[in-house]
Order: sequence, then structure tokens, then C-alpha cells
Amino acid sequence: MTRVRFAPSPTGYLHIGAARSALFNWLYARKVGGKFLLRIEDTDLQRSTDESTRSIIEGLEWLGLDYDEEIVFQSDNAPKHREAAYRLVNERKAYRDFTPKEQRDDKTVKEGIAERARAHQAEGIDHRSNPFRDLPLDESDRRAAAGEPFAVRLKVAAAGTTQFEDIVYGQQERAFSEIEDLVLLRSDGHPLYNLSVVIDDIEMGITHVIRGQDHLTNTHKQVLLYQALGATVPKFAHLPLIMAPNKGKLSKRKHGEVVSLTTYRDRGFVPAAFRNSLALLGWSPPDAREILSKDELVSSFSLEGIGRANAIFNFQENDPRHWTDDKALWMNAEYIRTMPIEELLPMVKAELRANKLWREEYADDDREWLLKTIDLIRQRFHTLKDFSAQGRAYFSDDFDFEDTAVNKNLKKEPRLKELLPGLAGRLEELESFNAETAEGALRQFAEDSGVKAGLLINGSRTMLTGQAVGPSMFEVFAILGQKRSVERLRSGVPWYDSLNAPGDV
RNA sequence: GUCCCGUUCGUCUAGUGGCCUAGGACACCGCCCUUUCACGGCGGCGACACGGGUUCGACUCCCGUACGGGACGCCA
Repeated sequence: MTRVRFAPSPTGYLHIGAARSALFNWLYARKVGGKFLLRIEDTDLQRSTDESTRSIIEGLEWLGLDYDEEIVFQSDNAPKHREAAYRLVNERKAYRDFTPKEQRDDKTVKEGIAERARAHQAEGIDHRSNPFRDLPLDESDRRAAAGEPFAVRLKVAAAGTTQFEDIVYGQQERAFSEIEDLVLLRSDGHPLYNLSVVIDDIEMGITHVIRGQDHLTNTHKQVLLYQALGATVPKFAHLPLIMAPNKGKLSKRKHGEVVSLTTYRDRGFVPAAFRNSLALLGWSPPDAREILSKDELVSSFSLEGIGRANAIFNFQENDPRHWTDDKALWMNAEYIRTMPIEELLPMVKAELRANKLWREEYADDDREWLLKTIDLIRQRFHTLKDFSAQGRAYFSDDFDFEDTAVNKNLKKEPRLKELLPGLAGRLEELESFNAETAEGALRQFAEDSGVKAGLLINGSRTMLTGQAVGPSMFEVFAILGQKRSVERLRSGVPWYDSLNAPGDV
């Protein structure tokens, strides 16, 4: 039985890179009929928060990734991790290191590592020189019993290599000389990442570890641990990383909310669309299709289809039109305009409700009207937000007039101030009011008035929606209905309204 | 610094020695449709990092160089 897991640490929102790892694990599990487990790696007590755990769970739910079995909280397993470390000490596969703990500033460790490595290189210090490595066990036990603090380190053999076959990156090999005697247990007894992960993965019966490529070189350490513990080594599949437009690491500090999954939810993404575009980052189906439903993703997914090169998530922070990856945005628009309207409806409802534009009649009496309206306006929308922003005039009489639209479609032709109310009169007289009759009346009125129909069409659009762009004007008349169309054509609002923009009259 | 990984249009990618004068998608540009804007249709721009091999033949295999990324912690 295949068992995979997603194991995020709850130290912030769910990052889109992590979300993709979760997605690939989930897809693989569903594809092969295995289990997809969730483990919260909350062993860093200082940085872990419940809020973050909640956001991870919500994020997975939003993406439609359901997990099997109970969530495992890694911190609950600390006693097991410690026990395993002590067992390794007793088996002489690990040892107590009584060297006093070195104080390190978390901010500067990265430079510290490089510096230390350089120094080691120059001075020729090898990491098999720990004086406690071969301390007799009874003496080690005695000093421990006496209360002397110690860390537990894995005893890595001096010579040899470790290897594993990565499903994505192929055969991997690393010399023991490249691997230090890693610390398993801190001197305060706190189990460290590599130990915890391995023990938990064994405990949870994980058969395939699918995770980011940033873990590729660490995997050798974990393989060593599996072997020391006498456990079966799982299969590994490392995923290429998702990078920022400058090819650097995607980070909250540098790139802000664009890397957070919740941003996509909050900014009007359809979950299926985001899931679809996430799946295509580093993976492609055999038939190179791009629009894939959840089921289609599952059925065409394979670890073999994963590429090896990092993918850039292309976004331009200060360009509202390209605030996130263009293809993701396009895909969202594609989903919005093509998905079954019944599936879109609840999302539109939530959006309208959040903006106080939802009316209870939409659920029953006006349901048909709502569906028709959504269908009409969704064609040119990119996110769900557009329903309450650009779409506002369809749901409320209180909407804004865009200055550019007013200037271009109304003020340029002063006669419109009289023509539009005139048109309203003609429309009012119609006994049967629909797109066809409205069009007929408008064209007739244009002819009678000696103006081009386009003048009235564009003027009407701006009077009725406040905008210069939108669906076919006659459809809009029909959707808004006779009464509202007439009222809005007669309203003088835009003529006064935009006067408050100084200098543009 | 050491080790590991990678490199096809601006971006996501197809491509597993001849099907490639390298295909698709997004973005961009143009035309058509349309008295708006989208959608749609048609077209354009645009890439095998570089150098050596191997081969009758390399985007595909090998080596090197360059560039990019990752890892190296008593963080996860």
C-alpha cells in the first residue's frame, strides 16, 4: 500500500511551493490508490503557531486536497524520537557529544556555515575528529548519569558512500566524508529535524517521500538513519523548486503575499484553476493538455512526468494586470468563463455577499435572472473579485462612473444630455422589452435623431454601467430590464458626478 | 569554500539519435469578427547556454566551460 505525506512546518501561511508539494503527493496517492497523510512538523516551538496550522488545513481544503487518517503532530512524537536516539547510542551507532553547545545567532547561521566550511577547507579539519566519537559507552553513560549535558550525534562511517535512486533526479551518491556526524538530539533533549522526519515516516509507514529539491542532499543523511534504525528506506521523488522572477528563492520577506496560497483565495481565484496551474509548474501530462479537471489530473499524473529544472513563477508586483503569474491568471479567467455555471454560482454568491450585493431573491425568484447575468458578464472577468467590482452595476444602483468612460462616451457629445433621456422615452414605450426590441428602438431613435447608433450605444453603456466596456449593450438592456434601463438613462448622475475631478471637464 | 542539481522562445513546457527548417500554452504585436471591451478565428515576434567529442546523423549520448539553483545548524 502506497502511503505518502505532506509535512509542512506551521511557521507561517501556506507557501505556494509547499502547496504544490502537497498537490503532487495527493495526486500520486489518488492515482495509485494509496493514502495521503498530513503531518504538522511543529517541533520548532518558538516559530510554530496554531494559526498557521489552521491556515495549512484551510489551504488544503481550498485546493480540494483531502487527507486520510488523523493529522499527526510531530511534537507528540518527541518521546519516540528521543528513545530512538538513545537506542542508537546503546547500539553504538550514535554517540553522546559532551562538547559545550555553541551559541549561534539564527540570522547569521547561513554565513557562518559558509565561513566555517571555508575554514575547515583551509585548515584541513575533518569532521570525524570529534573526541567523544569513540568514548567508551560505560564512560559516556557515567558522565550522562552525572548530569553532564550532551547532544547525540549519529556516527557516520569514515569511508564509503551512501546512495539512493531518486525517481525524478536519478541515481544519487554521496561520500561519507561529505556528511558530518549529524546531531540527532540537542543537549536539551530536543529531537532534531532529520531524526524526527525519519522516525515519523517509518512510524507512519510512508513508502514514497515526495518533497522539494531543497532536501535532495539532506536525503543521504536520512538514508543513513533509516539504515542505522534497520528500517526500509522509502522511495524518494524530489521536485524542482518554484522560483521568483529574478530566479531567486520565493520568499515572504522579498515577495510578499504573492507567495501565499491564501492570497489566491482572497483575490478571487477559483480553486480548480489555481490547482490546475500549480500542477503544471514542473509537471506536464503525457498528452500535453493544459486544462485538466481534478479527475483528469489524477488519472494522467505520474512521477515520471516531473521535470528537473526549477520553474519561475512569473509575476510583476506593481502591475495590477500581471500581479501574479500570467498563465495562472489566464487559467482562472478560462475557468470562470467556461465552468458549469452552477459550480460558479456559490463562488459568485460568496463574493457578492462579502460586498453586500447579495439579495435573498437571487436564491429563488431571481435565480434565473442571476444565472443569466453571471453568464453574460463572466466572459470578460479574470477573477471572482470582478463580479463585485466591474460587475457592481448589475447588482446595485449604487455604482461608480469611470471618468474615462464619462469623458469618452458622454461629454464628448453634449447632445447626449438630451438624446439619452429621449432614448429612455422610446424604451419606456416598448410593450415587450428584450434585447431585440431594445435594439430596434435604439436604432430607430438614432435614425430619427440623425446620429449614429454607436453614439447612443456607447453613451447608454456608460449611463447604465458606469463603464466604457462591457457586454453587448442590448443584452445589458435586457438584463437590467426596462425600468432600470429607463431610470439610469434619465439619471443625470454622471454629468455632475465627474465634475468633482478638477480640470477634466 | 565543498558537495549536489539544473540549463529548449520573455514565462510554463513538448521533445528519450533521424518525424525538428524544434511543437503547444501564456504574454506581447497585427488582422478578422464587433459602432465598446472581451471571447473566438487567423497570422507575427520568439529558444535548443557555449566549446569539444561519439555517430552516417545530435535538442536528444559523453566530456569540459559558463551561468543559475540547492545543501552543508544543537533550524525545519
